[in-house]
Order: sequence, then structure tokens, then C-alpha cells
Amino acid sequence: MDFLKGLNPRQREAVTYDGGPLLILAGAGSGKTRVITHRIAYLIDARGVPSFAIVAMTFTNKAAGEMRDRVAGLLAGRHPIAGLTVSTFHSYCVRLLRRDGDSLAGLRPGFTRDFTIYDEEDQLALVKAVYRQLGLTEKSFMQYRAALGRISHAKSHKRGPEEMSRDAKEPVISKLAVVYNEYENRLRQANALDFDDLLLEAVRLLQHDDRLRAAYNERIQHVLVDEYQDTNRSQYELMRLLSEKRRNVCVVGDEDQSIYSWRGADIRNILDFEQDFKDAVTIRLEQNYRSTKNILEAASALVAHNTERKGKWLWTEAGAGARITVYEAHDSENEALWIADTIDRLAHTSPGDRAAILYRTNFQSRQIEEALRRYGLRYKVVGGFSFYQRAEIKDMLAFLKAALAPGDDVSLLRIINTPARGIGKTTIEQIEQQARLKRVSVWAAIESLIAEGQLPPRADAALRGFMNMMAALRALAASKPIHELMRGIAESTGYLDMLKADDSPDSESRIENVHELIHAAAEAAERGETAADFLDHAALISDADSVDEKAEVSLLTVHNAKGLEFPIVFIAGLEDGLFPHIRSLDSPGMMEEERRLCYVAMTRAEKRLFMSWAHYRRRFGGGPSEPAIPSRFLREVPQSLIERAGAGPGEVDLDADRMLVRDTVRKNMFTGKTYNSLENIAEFFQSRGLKPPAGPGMAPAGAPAAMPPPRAAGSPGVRAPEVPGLGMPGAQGGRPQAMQQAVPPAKPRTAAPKPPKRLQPGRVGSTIEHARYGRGTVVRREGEGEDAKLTVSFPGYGLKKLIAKYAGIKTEE
DNA sequence: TGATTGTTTGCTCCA
DNA sequence: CAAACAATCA
Repeated sequence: MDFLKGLNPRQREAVTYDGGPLLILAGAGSGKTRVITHRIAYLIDARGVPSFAIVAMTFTNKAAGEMRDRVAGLLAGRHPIAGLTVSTFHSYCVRLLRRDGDSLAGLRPGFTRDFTIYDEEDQLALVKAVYRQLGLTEKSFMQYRAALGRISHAKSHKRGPEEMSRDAKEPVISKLAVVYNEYENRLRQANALDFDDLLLEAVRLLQHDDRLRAAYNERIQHVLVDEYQDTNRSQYELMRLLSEKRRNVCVVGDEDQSIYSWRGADIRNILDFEQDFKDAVTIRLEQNYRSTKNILEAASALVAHNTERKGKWLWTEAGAGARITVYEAHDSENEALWIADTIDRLAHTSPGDRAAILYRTNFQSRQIEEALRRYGLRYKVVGGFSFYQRAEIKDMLAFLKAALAPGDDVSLLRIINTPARGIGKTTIEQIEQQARLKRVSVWAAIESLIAEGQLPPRADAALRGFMNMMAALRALAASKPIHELMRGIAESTGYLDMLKADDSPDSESRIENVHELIHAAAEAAERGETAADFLDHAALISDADSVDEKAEVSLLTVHNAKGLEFPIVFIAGLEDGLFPHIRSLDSPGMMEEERRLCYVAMTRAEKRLFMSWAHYRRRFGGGPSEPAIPSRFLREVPQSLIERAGAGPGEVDLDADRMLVRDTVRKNMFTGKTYNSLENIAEFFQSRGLKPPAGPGMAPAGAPAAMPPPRAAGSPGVRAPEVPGLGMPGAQGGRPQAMQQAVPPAKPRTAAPKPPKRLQPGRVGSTIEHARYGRGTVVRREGEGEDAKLTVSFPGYGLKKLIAKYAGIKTEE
């Protein structure tokens, strides 16, 4: 097969290059994914590289899945790709540690391969616990998040608590070092790794275990890294360690799209690649196949304001296309309505074109969602609050974690009194004190407290009950498949009953979520996954994985939009302080990153690009509107490419008829987020039948037939590192072909038009008559009775705010 | 002592 | 409009 057909000369060069380190500078829309997938296919087919000798790293599970599918498609009927590894850095490291991590115990006391993973929430809980222990408060010391951020930063720069303490110039930092130290101690004691550790410890393992590293290098012939501009130090090191022998690294990136410095991404990785690899060859892909000329020019002009670049100028053969629309809204609500209105209009003029609404921060989505719902538009929200971040899911998983690993203090404390079982603050304090005193886990502390018999009778009984319950769960965990275990947890702990007894509006969806989790567990069990595998997936799932590219309207942050493209793109909230974000205003480096972020946003658009800002923006629900000024980025776009929209502040010509609201969809019912994540989870588990290597004490789980013989590793007598398991994606290779096409149709759980309920006078959605403006539709109502403030949309006049009792309005049926 | 209700904050982007 | 905390009630 000719994998070079349809590629331009530069792309072809990138696909076929065979001389060691290769840096592909791939501008936005230049066919980057195409090049990587073709290169992998080419290596396998034309160069005879076995698929298990190729490792490709991506940023999200979704990108990995797509890449794998595309390679499979290219090689269909010619080569099996069962052994091919396409993975995110994080899941790669988890698998590495779970499979071959034993020797890490020498470096990290207490480490075993059945470690647990602490996500950000767990990390925060840990920091809080440390604060409590040290008698610190957020007010008196430092915000939890800030502390965690600094700790994480120090960690990823390989600076331990001792160094932090030694170099501390201020007392705050010395104290922080103490927190840091205790934080690390507790992680170790619980045999838990946080997200930083996953990468760091994998790197340490490879650095120190020469035999393991050699085995991996023996096997791996090519390492490819996507989104290289967003790799951090650990990821860079991992890449080097895995490619030490053959030095066949191929990295693909675009320094103009580096947007993760806050997560430790080091832009120098890409800027200095040619120095780090002296014999590296750089190939530039500068032809853009995505956007119109106007969009491309505008974006390029914007990013040209940056200094930290290698410099490239994208070009396209596409036509100029429409100009970029910039809309100046009176307030954020008006902005949202304008977006909804424009999308509604575009649905007629360019049917079938998907639209994306991009924003800098998640909180912006709320108002936009509301506007879309008023227009009865279907939409999907990506991220924000994913399934696995939901309290009920985290609770359920905490039960599971605590049952599997009694040393997991964070999980245990999370559910020790959920549902309420009479273990209150004082008791918990007593337990924590005991744990500190004896330097044992919370579980062990409870045991010893009970044994000592010092507890008040009520607490004693409650704790005994809790211990028995957990012991029963543990027995269940040992004997039952994961979904029965989850069901057992939901029922025997009283968790489900607690939800059922709750009459708050969203308890129903919580129950649904719990069932969904059990359902997901059942599917996992069918694939032969263990509870530990299940937890790994839950920890490593990402928001971007839930992007549904077929959705007509998508709402997502710019970060989540990386790598995606849409015919129509809106960028909302272009105000100084929001985008660029306020925290970047006094730092040139951070400002450049914000600019790159805006560049990423703009270059997502294929045909039409809309940018908007609002004079007033409300940050919290009922809070005050704060004044804003337009983003500097709007000024950095050549004005000749811009077309202004709207009659002026507050004067959107919103067609009242279309505003006839299909009903106020009950809040929380279809917040997008909920249904979004429900689909997400089922899809995720279905499409990613990842089956990591067996846990400790178990034989490697049945490997697919396609798996190459494991003899590549080690000499007889020594426990051979099971490299093949990493050179291959587990059961994914054996995934039935049918499943790849049969993506389950998304359930239309959208805000479907409901039969309008009777509209009451002045209610949102009703029509009123005003003496001066005529008929209009009530768009928003604040307050009650005759004091209520109504926001009304009058055709020809735009949005007006009226006080019910003064406006002299008549209500119509 | 623990559970419930009221009050006050609030600030990212993510694997 | 949340969550996180303080001040109540049982």
C-alpha cells in the first residue's frame, strides 16, 4: 500500500525519515495526526518494524484511541497492530509501575505494585489533613490549593522538602516545607501516588533499574510523541529513557500551541530539541488545510506578537472566506443570547455545520448553556464536572479503594461517616490523633482504639459497626466480580438508601449515576478487569475523552479544544482579565501563553469565527456585574479582517418569536454535564477495553494471541520484566472489529422541547406588552412579585431591563 | 456528641 | 450559584 499518496512533500519527508531524532514542527491544521499515523503505518509496513516495537504517546485517551484506529485502518488486512502501544503518558506510566514496579520499593519505602492513585481532590484532602495536624488554617497560612500547587511544582522539579526547607528565605516557605514533608510521608504510608508521582516514579524506576531499562530499550525501536510542546520534564525524561538505545524519537509539536506551562510543560523541550539531540532533523509543516485565509491570517497575526517562538508562517490554498465577527455585548447574558441566536440562525444558512463555543474558564459555560436551552438548541458540554468527579461516584469508589487498601486514609476518611453513622468530628479527631501518635494508618488507629477500649460507648459501637461493614466489603471484594461488589457497596453501606431518602432535586440523578457506575463495572467485569483496573481507568479518564465530535453544538474550554476542529467557532469572554486571564496580566511569559491559547482557539475554526466580549460580566450566580474592557487580543488582530456585529451595547436584535421559549427546562435536569458524562463513561469503557497487566500476586493475565513472545526480556532465572505488556495495549488489541464501528448512538438526552407548561404573567418565556417597545419576551426574571426585575427582549429594541411595577406592562396569554 | 441549618466566601486551565 | 465553614438544635 502506498502510504505516501495524498501527502505533500514535507509530510512525505516526515513520514519516511529514517535517520534518528526527528522534530516535526507542525502548524495548526497542517495534518499532524495524519503524519504520525502514516509514519507508524509506514514503519510497520514498509520498514518491517514490528508493531510491538513502536510506542506512541499522546495527551488524551481519546487521541490515543483515534490514532490507534487510524493506524489500524491504514494497515487493515495487512498487519495486525495488536502489539502497538498508543497511550497517554500517564496511563503508560501506571502500566509500567503496575507491571514492573517491584524494584521501586528500594527507592520508595512501602511501595508495592498495587498502589492507589490520588487525584486532585484526594490530594487536597491530604493537604487538609496535614493542615489539621499542624494546626494550620487556610486563613492563617496559605490556601490549600496554593500549597498544593507549590508542592506539586517542587516535586516536578525534583526538589524535596529538605531542599525547600534549606532554601527557604521566608518563614512561610519553611512551614510549607513541613507540610510538604508530611504530605509525602502520608502518601508513602498509604502507598499512594499522586499524578506527579506517576510520571516521576516511573522515570526513577527506569533510571535506577538498569536491567528493566535495557529490556525496554531492547524492545522499543521507535518512540513517537504527539503534542510535544506540552510535555514536561518527566515526560521528556521518560521519552529519553525509552529511546536510549536506538535514539529513534520522533516528536511532533507546535511551540505556538504550548498551553500547559502551568502543569509543568516546558516549552524549552521543543525550543531546545535540536540542542538536546545534536543530530536532530527538523521538518516544518506549514501548509494549513483547515481554515480560511482570513482566519489563518488573523490567528497568525495574533501569535506573531509573541517572542518565544521558532517562527513559522502558515499558508493555505483556501479562499479568504468570511471576515471574523466581533460582537460587543452589553453583559455576559446578552453575549450568551447572541451566541445562541447566531447559532440558531446559522442552522438555517449552513445546516449540518458543527459549532463550538470556546471559553477560557468553565464558569462561563453556565450562562451560555442557559441561553442555548432557551433556544431549544442541543448542545454538549465537555468537561467542567466529569462523571468521576461527582461526589456520589467518588464516594462509591472511595468505599472500593478503602476496601481494597485499608491503608488508604484519604478514601477511608471520606466515607467513614457517609452516610451518617454516628462517627462525628470529635471521634474522627481522636482517630487521627491516635494514627499520628502510633504512626499507623487510620484503619489501624481505629483498631487500636477499639482494642484499648477508651472510646465513649456510642463512638465505640459506631466504629465497630463500620469496621464490620468494611470487613464484609473486603470479603466481597475477594470473592465477587467487580459489579457485584459495587452493587454490594451501594446497598450494604446504606449509600443508596441515603440518596433515596434525600428529596433534593438532584438526588434522582445521583441514584442514576450510581447505577451507571455499577453498569460500567459490569462491563468492565465482562472484559475480565479487576477492581484495580477499574479504579485506574477512573483515575486516568479525562474531560477531553468525552468530546463528541458529532455533536451539533459543543461547549468546551480552549484547553479541551486542543487538537479539534469545527466549521463554526465562537470564542466568548474576550476581556482583559478573563482572556487573557487576570493572573497573566503582569507576567510577560504567562501573557504569551494566553496569547497562544487564543491562537489555539482561533485556529480551531474552519469556516467561521466569532469572537465576543461583554461590558459587564457577572461572576457568581446572583453576584454583581463587574465592568470589563475588551481583550488586548482583539486589538492584535488586523482590523481589516474584522466585521463588527450588533447594534451596540445591549441592543441585540433578538427575534422575539424565536425567543418563545420551549419551556424553562428544569434546572439540574439536563445540565449537559450530567448527561454528557453519563454517555461519556459508557463510551469510554466500551471503546477502551484496556486491560492492564494483572495485579500483584497474579499471573500475567491471559495475553492476546497476537502478543509477541516475552523472551525479549531478561535472562532465565531472573523475573523477566514483562515488557511486552507495555509494548502492547492489553486486550485492546483483541478488541473485536465490530466494536470499532459500532459506536453506540448517543442517546438524545438533550433539552428536548417539552410541552410548554402554563406560563404565568411575567414568567420567563411569557410575552408582555410594553407601552413604548411593544411586545417582547421575558428572558430573565430576578426577584419576586411586583419588585421583580424583568429582562425583556423586544424586537427592534434589543434587551431591556424593566422593573415589573414601574414598567407599565401588560401581560398576554 | 452529632446532625441540621444558616452564613460567608469565592478566582482558572488538567492527567 | 456553589462549597466550605460557623453556629445552632436534638
